[in-house]
Amino acid sequence: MVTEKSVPTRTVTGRALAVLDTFDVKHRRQSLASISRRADLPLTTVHRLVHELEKQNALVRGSDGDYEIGSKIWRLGLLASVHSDLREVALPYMEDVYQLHNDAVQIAVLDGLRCLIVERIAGSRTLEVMSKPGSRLALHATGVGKVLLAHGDAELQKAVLNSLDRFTDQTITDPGVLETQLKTIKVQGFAKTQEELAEGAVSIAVPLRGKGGNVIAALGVVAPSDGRDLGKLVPVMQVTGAALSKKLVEAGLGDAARLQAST
Amino acid sequence: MVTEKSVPTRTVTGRALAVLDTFDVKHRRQSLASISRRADLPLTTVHRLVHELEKQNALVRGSDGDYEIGSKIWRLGLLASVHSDLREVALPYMEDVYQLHNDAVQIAVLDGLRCLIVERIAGSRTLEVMSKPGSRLALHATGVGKVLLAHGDAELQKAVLNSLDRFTDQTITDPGVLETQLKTIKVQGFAKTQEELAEGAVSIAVPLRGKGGNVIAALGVVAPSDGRDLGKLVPVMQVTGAALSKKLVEAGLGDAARLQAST
DNA sequence: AGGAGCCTTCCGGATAGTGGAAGGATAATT
DNA sequence: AATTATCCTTCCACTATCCGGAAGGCTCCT
Repeated sequence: MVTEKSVPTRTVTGRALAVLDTFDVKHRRQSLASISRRADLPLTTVHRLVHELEKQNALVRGSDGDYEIGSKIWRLGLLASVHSDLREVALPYMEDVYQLHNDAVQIAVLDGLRCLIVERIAGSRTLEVMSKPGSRLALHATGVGKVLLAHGDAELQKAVLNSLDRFTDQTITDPGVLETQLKTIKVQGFAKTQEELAEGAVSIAVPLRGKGGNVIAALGVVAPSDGRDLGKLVPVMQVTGAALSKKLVEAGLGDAARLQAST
Repeated sequence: MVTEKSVPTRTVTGRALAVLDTFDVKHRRQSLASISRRADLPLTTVHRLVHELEKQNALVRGSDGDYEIGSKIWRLGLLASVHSDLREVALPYMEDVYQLHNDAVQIAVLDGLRCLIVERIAGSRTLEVMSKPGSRLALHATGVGKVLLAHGDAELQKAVLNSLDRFTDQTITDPGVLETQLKTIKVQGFAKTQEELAEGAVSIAVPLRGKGGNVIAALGVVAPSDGRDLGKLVPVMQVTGAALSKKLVEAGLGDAARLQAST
């Protein structure tokens, strides 16, 4: 099933995860009351859950009373495939691309109706702060997102095409336009965006394939739109993408299921 | 309370975390049955929990049926203080130390009765594979561990002193000897080990202090015991440690509670 | 002093979790 | 081909565990 909002879970585990889910990059530390509001759960319930989580070190409480993600979650996170397989294999290749023009390089996987930035390399003069590792960006307005979407299944495409948020005046919000673009992307083997997520940023992205040729991730560059023709980078990106894909298969990382998130 | 083994939790949240806790670097992917055995929970119970966790993307199931930590946990983990504060601030300093002699450099925090390796830099010719980020090593046999222990509270010291595992024939297993060593460490401001965790490895470590001078982490070098005198590094380490400590306070990371794990 | 936030503890009620038993699906033995 | 050994899944009646309103105690405002 492809749903964005998680239905108000009736299970304890679900509630506990809902509590954790209230934490994001804009809410790294929160008060009990804040968690309660954001998770839409009664204060008392959150109180109980949070304490349990704290006892197990899934959350930590700072001396000011605010809560934060704890070391247990961090430790566990390092074991995820996105981190220890994909990230580690891909980093050297990303470095190579970065060396070319010092453009920001990023790698992303599908995560529900978003694309999840797994890693990125960026110089000091980098424009967008949006794409940190762990960020989840819109599929239809990013290069890596379009690649993933183009190779996604019909159900996913349908879900995304029906809710095309606008970010800039270049953002594609017409389902028809996007759909034909996706077809082209699939045939040509790369995607590009032109200031569709943020003013002044353009990007190129190519697919990364796992076992059996399934697209499991996407590799992209993001550069300032200063007139330079990013199109020249397409061949490089495609070669790099292919080489990296090969390496990923060798590393036994052909399994899209481990990287993606179909919730 | 300072306990190592978690009591067989009676709460659902506890059980769910117990399931997650069966994953470690040696068990990154597991079958349902394996989880059940390692968590010491009935298969049926695990089955239910695991499915719930999978639905929320805390776990992923590969096409071979094995489970693995999912992207949600990874994403949340990046928000932890150990990662986004400590690690990020410390890395440049660690680089500096590494440049000196290409010795492995590591940074660690207290985690229960162990020290948790937060980050390390290591060259290709590095000896020990034991200390990856996320590893938890013994407090009494590592440089960083001794520093943390020396500055730990009485309760912690007592608990550790009562169970000194042996790793090599140099490992200190006599509580009395260790105790006096800890006092010295606290006074002199650095710790060293000589093949106490692994043959052929020596180390030096210094404390990192947060707000109010509390020791919140430790910075260490590990080198092969090839006759070179690591002692010469002590002043450098102390200066680096002090500079980094200052930076940590500036970065608003004075709060030991957020980094440590007092379970 | 009063108000508005927070966080915490308490407790009876019932919901959601429990785990044994049984069935099915492979894969490795004989 | 039959047997044994794994593993995974579904079912269901019981009750342990979670639920969340209410009440009280903080602290920081105005």
